[in-house]
Amino acid sequence: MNDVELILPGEFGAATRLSSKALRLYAEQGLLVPAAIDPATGYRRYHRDQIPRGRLIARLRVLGLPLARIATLLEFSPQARQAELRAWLAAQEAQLRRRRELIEALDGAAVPSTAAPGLRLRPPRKLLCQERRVHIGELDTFVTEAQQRIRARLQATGVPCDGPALVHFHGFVTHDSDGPVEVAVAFIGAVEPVDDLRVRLSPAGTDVYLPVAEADAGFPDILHAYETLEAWIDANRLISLASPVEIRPGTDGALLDVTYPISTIGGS
Amino acid sequence: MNDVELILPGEFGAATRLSSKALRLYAEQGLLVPAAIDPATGYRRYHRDQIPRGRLIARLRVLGLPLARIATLLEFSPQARQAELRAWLAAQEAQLRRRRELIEALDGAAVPSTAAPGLRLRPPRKLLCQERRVHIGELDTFVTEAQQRIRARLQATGVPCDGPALVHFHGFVTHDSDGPVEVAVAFIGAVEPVDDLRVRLSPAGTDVYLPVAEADAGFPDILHAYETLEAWIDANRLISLASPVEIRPGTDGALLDVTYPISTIGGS
DNA sequence: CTGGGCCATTCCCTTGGGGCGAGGTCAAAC
DNA sequence: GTTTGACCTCGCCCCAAGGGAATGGCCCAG
Repeated sequence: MNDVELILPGEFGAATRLSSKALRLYAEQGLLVPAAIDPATGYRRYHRDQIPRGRLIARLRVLGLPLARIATLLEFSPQARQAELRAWLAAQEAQLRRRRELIEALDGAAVPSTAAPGLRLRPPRKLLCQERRVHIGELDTFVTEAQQRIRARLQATGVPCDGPALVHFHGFVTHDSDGPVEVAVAFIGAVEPVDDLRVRLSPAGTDVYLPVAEADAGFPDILHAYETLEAWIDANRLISLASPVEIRPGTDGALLDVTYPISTIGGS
Repeated sequence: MNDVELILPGEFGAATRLSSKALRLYAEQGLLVPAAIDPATGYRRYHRDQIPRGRLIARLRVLGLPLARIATLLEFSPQARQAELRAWLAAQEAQLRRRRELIEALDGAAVPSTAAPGLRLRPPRKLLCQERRVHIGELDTFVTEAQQRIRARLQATGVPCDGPALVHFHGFVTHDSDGPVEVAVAFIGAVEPVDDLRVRLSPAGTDVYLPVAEADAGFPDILHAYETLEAWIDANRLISLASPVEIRPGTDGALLDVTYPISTIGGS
């Protein structure tokens, strides 16, 4: 009576609320392998005992989990699985909070920007830098530690190391996307690169800068500063040449200046 | 100096944080059409004034909005746009709440099911039915109104119409997926179908049923009842032949019975 | 005049299936 | 024995929102 226990995809799908197309996919991915496949006809037959597994997969799919994640979750005990799902849910909630912040910061019309952007010349400099891709959670510690390493290296070389720290955001750093971030300190003299500290030149140019007080420097408030700066650049028909740099400390006692290098030839 | 104002995708992308691939896509979709396209080379040139629009698109994409939605949002005023986004965010939050409920209901081990499932015979009947795809928000009103229409029709035909109402869930009805739902009342005699009310036969068979008290009949608590019933069917090695039916009122004063038609031949 | 940096087009890849068409299987009905 | 209808298979094309690679054109500077 072995055959009695084996059912076709239609019936199995009715019991698990999975389409036969989905079942085929799960079979290919190894998520839910039919108990038997007729070698002559290719008919897939599922064992009745596989129904709970199929049903669980269907529930997890309803949650929006990708199949790869489901595959690992299926190996867990029910308790561990639920714990994982709760953690995943917490991450989803965090993402939603970030989205709310981004929406509120979207058309920052009522932003009392404490200071107006200004233009200033940037001299050519040599920088000692460290670059890494970081998520926003690691950003603060990375900036702090990289700065310490850089200043220590400068000090060890006998070069003054009291200049401001430059944090160069080559890519977007948000909660869900890491970006290459470069921490640098300008110096005068000769320093050999070591380990992951490298030396590069920063050409002369013009920067737009906006001081940001400590109260406005957190995430996502800092986005208002970027928005103000970008709007100002646009309004003055300037071109931002590269990604922004945060300079710590900023002017006039500000915690930092947000700056963009701009082109002075295109705007005239 | 017209050319000075027109920039290539690389520079435009640097200003808006959009890849040139994304820019091409948006141009095709009409979201962000270049100010000029060189007919000889195909080079796309953007006007500097398009940067704010591009930047807005980038921000909305970060939120995860589909391009079609962004296209409509772009037509709105900033205030209306933000209002739309807040509404969208509220919907996201509601979805997350539903997910939390589904996760908590996932391995419902500690469910104090008030009653145990039972088996009963279902006689062959004629049903007057109305079927429609509904989302869960419309479910209650649809069931109420369809029941009223059906009973009114039966009464108009001079046929007793005091039998229980059957709510047949052909597909899953959750917050995010509508499903075909059929409301039916059994009758004896002859009734002509009218409008969207149709007559069909329900064959005899065996049902598994589980009475659900009013306190457990809400969403998502009702899922526990389904889970209990499905687990019981599995444990007894039965086959559920079709989708579940809720019968109102249920047995022993319950608000409703959740029932599944099952096969009596496969399980023996 | 040549190299390097942009730019264009085209094709294939991703996730999780839905939809369609051609054709094979199976069981019951005629 | 045959036909019918339900079910099954496989295979191809489709969705969003691009990423990546290959190939070839454009343009500027040395």
